[in-house]
Amino acid sequence: MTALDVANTLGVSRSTVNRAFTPGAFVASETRTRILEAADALGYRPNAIAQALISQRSRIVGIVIGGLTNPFHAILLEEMTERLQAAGLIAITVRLRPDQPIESIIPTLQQYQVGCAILTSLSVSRGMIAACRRAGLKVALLNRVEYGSDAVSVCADVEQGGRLAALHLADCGYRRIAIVEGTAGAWTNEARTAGFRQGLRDAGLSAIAELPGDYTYQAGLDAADRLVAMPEPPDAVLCANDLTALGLIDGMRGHGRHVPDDVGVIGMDNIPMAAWRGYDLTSVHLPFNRMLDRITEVALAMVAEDDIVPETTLIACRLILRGSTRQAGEPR
Amino acid sequence: MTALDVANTLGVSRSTVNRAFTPGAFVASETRTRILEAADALGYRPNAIAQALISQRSRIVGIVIGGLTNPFHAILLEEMTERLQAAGLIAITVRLRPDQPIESIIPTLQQYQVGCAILTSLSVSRGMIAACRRAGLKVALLNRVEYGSDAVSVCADVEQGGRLAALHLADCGYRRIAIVEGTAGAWTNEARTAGFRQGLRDAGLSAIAELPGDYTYQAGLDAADRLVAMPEPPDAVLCANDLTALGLIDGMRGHGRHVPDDVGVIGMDNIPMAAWRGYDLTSVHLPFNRMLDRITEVALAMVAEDDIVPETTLIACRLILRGSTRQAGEPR
DNA sequence: CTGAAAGCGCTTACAG
DNA sequence: CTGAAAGCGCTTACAG
Repeated sequence: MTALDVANTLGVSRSTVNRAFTPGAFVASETRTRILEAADALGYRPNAIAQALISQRSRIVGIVIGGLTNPFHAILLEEMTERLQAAGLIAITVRLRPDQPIESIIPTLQQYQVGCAILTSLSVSRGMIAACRRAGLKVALLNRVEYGSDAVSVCADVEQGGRLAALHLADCGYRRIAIVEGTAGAWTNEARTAGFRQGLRDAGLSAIAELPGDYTYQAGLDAADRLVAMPEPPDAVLCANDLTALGLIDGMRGHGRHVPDDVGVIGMDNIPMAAWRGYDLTSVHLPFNRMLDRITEVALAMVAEDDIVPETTLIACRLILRGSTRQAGEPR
Repeated sequence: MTALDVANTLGVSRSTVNRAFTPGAFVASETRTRILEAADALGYRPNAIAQALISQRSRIVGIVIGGLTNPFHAILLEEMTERLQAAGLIAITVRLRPDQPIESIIPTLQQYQVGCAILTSLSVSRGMIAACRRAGLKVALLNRVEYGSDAVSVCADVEQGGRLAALHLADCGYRRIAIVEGTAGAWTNEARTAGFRQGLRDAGLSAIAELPGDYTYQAGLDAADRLVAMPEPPDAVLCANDLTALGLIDGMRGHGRHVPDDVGVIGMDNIPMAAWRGYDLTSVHLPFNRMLDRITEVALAMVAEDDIVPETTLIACRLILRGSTRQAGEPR
């Protein structure tokens, strides 16, 4: 079923059929209605593949996925897919494993002529943007900033969120505060921990320990072991994300520590599990909807225009108070 | 950068360039090497969009996503994307919300000429396959069977898995066993609960209660409230999936019940959270890798051939023993 | 083994 | 407002 079939059925030219499907094209509105109705009856839909080929403008957006084990990324992907779809774009997904070089997926992205590639935080390492640019791919970063690479970037302001978290612990009366980091080298981790440190400084404190991690549940479990082994263990812990915070809680409980009395815990991302009754984790909520609005605008602009002004959008986070921290203002 | 550019650079015809990229085509192997090298140097990649248009064979597979809040689906999607990619296919994702009719996404699938649409268990309701067929879409079902619809289907044998779970509870000495169901009307739920019932029957038992649910954590929490309110509460519970089992555990603990002594709990899907220390949930592991192998084969066949033999593949599950159930053979 | 020609289903000028 | 023509970058016969 092609435009020509519809044209023949109605005795008009295929040009006219095409115009009926092109918003703003000059067609008699009566003709348009007739065509649209006939097309609908015949089950005709313009072939997006042919449109992409001839117009040299792809409405295909490549989403580089990775780390969907983290519910935060999974939910973000699901919502993003829907937003892009609503904006008339289509998402192709390409998986990039943690240690896989981006060069290995660039050919795929090129072959499908993606109008824009969206890289999400995990498994995006420095230099990837340069590699994409060399390959002629336009890229947008979601939840990641690459300094000095004049890329378009949409992020939650996790540094501000981190500050919020640290200040809250201080408000609750916690004084011996430790930090468990996320994946070393990742922008989000640097921003999150920088926020933690700044917040502690603002409160006249500093971290009594900073442990490495990788954003996993296991990292939290391991951190708990190390923290309780300290001569003077912390009375609160700032975790780079929720998954790690949940592991830390389980680890602390395994050592007989009570949350939030013996130790307060804050995570980041506000994944559904943070609200689970067994954890009730105080967390930093990332501005999901705003991020999605913006990344959709960005994708739309990228597929439509060739010259994109590099721009970084940082959207504020907010703290979600739950039971893994004492009430603010409570005496120690 | 097109095949013609490469051809001109080397002084051959574009036909020859094309042959170099077509496995099994007749080209002097020396010519082929020369072309491939030049193409590489020039950064040429065959345009998949043009290939799809001319060959009338799309290598695009539409994955209908939904319910990525459930880690099981998120991880499955991530792995599936990679497998399809390795098989030379590409995945476009289209979101279908729980109560959205499939008709609303069929046009998108058609416009991108998907060679095959993969529908996953959640948000797939009866009649969807017929709707796809009317629209000329070839569909494969993942983790779902639609009786009487001669569709191709790849599933974990969750009925067998359910039986395993029920038999295990009996082996552990539990006698008053309840069932918490998943989403009513979904094939997976019917199969899972049918397996539970069969297993109980095989052990000479029957469920003392069957509560409705929807595969969420909240459903488990709610079920716990109702179960402890029974005059004689169950000593074990079979949950249609892990998310619900985890909610049930938290709910039971909230009521002061100890797992597994006061109440044994088994889930299904074996999501990462099941192994978390705070839960340590005995669960039924679905055969991830086998399912992915098979669905990839199916997708490959569907994009290549027009006549597909309807076939259902059921792959056995296995039980993962953890701490939410007593040891088998223990006295009551 | 290599090349020239037709054509996939559209969009984009260009005529009328 | 409508139609005819060219062409996107390929694949698929068909010649040589």
